[in-house]
Amino acid sequence: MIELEQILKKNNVKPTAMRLLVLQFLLNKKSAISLTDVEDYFVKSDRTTLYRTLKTFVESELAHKIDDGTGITKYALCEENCHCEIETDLHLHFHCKLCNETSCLTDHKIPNISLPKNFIAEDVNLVVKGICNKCNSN
Amino acid sequence: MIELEQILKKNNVKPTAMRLLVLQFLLNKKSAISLTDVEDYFVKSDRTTLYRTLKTFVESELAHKIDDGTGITKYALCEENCHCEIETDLHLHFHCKLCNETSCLTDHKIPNISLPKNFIAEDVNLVVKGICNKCNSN
DNA sequence: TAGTGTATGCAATGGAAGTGCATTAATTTG
DNA sequence: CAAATTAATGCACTTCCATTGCATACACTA
Repeated sequence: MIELEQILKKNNVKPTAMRLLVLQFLLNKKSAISLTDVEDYFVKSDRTTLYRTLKTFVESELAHKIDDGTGITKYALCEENCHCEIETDLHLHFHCKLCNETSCLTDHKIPNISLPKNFIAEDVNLVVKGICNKCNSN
Repeated sequence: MIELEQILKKNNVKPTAMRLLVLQFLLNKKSAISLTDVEDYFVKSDRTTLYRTLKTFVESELAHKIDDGTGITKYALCEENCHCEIETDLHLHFHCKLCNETSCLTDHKIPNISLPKNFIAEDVNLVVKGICNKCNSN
């Protein structure tokens, strides 16, 4: 529990009850989660609060936003010391068409991308869709 | 004009007036366009018809859908003989934060991606965000 | 020409993201 | 410690886009 507080404080986020709970929830999830996922879990809480909690996490580089192409924004905790830098931190995301889960393949960093002259890259999003290992083995 | 018809017929799409016009519009655009873009251009036409026209184009592999992370679906014509295959056809998309335009970098195919064991890739989406060459030179 | 299938237009729905404002909690300051 | 300021939460509401249902119009075929 105290660890959770440390994580928040380290990123300059005040450890409110709600934030601790959401952080815990995120930590327990292996795959990326949507606002609705969080909402369904914390039935008593207000959607807006959860929305803003996630937003806060993203802004303080505790979590990152994932656009997996489903149209529903997903969130996942960043790795330790992540600053969402293109070269070092960004990894690819995998969306499984069967189980509908989106996961971070943190070991698979975004390959180096060469752009045409005068283009400046500030952010890269790489999503692979298909069938994940779990669904494939069934 | 006749060429437009040929394009449609080649992909088994009946060349209605609306479709010819939308196809023309797409041909003239260098960057990807949204449904709203088309709607704004063809003021007299109904949004649904345009929506379905684009949908038809995508289904018949005449155009591809682009999720550039803005939350607004974009469309762009496929290249000649494109079948949206991962290895050969998929290219990266660039979204400029300044001019807000999304463009196909068709010369930049998606780099080969190695996935963990038992993962099957069926589709890949690679979007780079930043500043495009036009905006960068101003 | 009648009939069938496809395309179009209108209306309405649904889902998600986001905002404004009032209320409550927490923190700072006199 | 109390007052005052700031931040977090909860509720209501708005906006925007994607999508669907159904009725009408058009086009092609027998």
